[in-house]
Amino acid sequence: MDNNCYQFMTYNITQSDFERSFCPVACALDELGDKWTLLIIRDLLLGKKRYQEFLTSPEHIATNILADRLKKLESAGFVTQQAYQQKPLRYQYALTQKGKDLGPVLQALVDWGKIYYPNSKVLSPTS
Amino acid sequence: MDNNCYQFMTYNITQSDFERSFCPVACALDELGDKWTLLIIRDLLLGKKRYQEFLTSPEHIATNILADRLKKLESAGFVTQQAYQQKPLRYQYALTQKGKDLGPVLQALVDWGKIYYPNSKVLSPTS
DNA sequence: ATCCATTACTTGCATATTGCAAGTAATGGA
DNA sequence: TCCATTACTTGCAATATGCAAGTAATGGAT
Repeated sequence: MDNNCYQFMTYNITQSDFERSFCPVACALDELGDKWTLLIIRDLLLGKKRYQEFLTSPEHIATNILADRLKKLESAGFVTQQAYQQKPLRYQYALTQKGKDLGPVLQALVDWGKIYYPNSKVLSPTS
Repeated sequence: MDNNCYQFMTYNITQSDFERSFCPVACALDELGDKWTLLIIRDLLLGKKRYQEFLTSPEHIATNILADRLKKLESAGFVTQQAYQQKPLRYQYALTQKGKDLGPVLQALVDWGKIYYPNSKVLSPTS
């Protein structure tokens, strides 16, 4: 990454900067490709912010997986942590622009899912 | 599933018919939520049909994973197998309508990825 | 006829990820 | 003092992944 040749605002990219390939689909799946991450993004898009709120979603994510994913989502720049109280220090989570911009992807998936899982129901902010 | 009460063209659904929840996003991720499945769909949308063609994609999927995913994609109704020769019997794969209809989802993901992985490159049918 | 290549997988095994349950730290309220 | 709440962490068994090698059925070249 830092190979001592100044190129302001850019740098030489190598294959290793991308996990598997330069394809945007592969890049996206390196960060989002599992059973849980996009469900957390869905919840955030629906307005959920706190740990307990994510736990109450109908898929019942395990607490260790939730903690792991929130950490990874933060370090990948999809969410930010913000303290909502001191004593005890407590954080809530919010989507960055990168995270918010997944809205159309989720919407396309929902549009597709409503056709192929006709008995599925789109979640509202309260479910 | 079959509980002896006739309801032509429909049946009583229960939570267990859906892996984790009734949400179309969760239903979709139950079938597509991993690092490889959508890359195979991408390849099929680009026109790839045969085992060796999938193996030459730049992400270098392992052969056992590819065999497993093709099997799962077939049993989930995303692809069909069709013999392209006898002696030895050899199959190629094609997307069903369910699979083809993921095109807009992939496109939304690519549109997003081109913004957030600006050095990524969209694959052409030959790459 | 023998050898090598190709295609489409399967198998074995070490490592990584997941799911489930339980535990922890720091508080607030009855 | 005791119980509840919030946001996690830890332990561990089960499952999935990655890598290398092996297999079966053929075709083509020497």
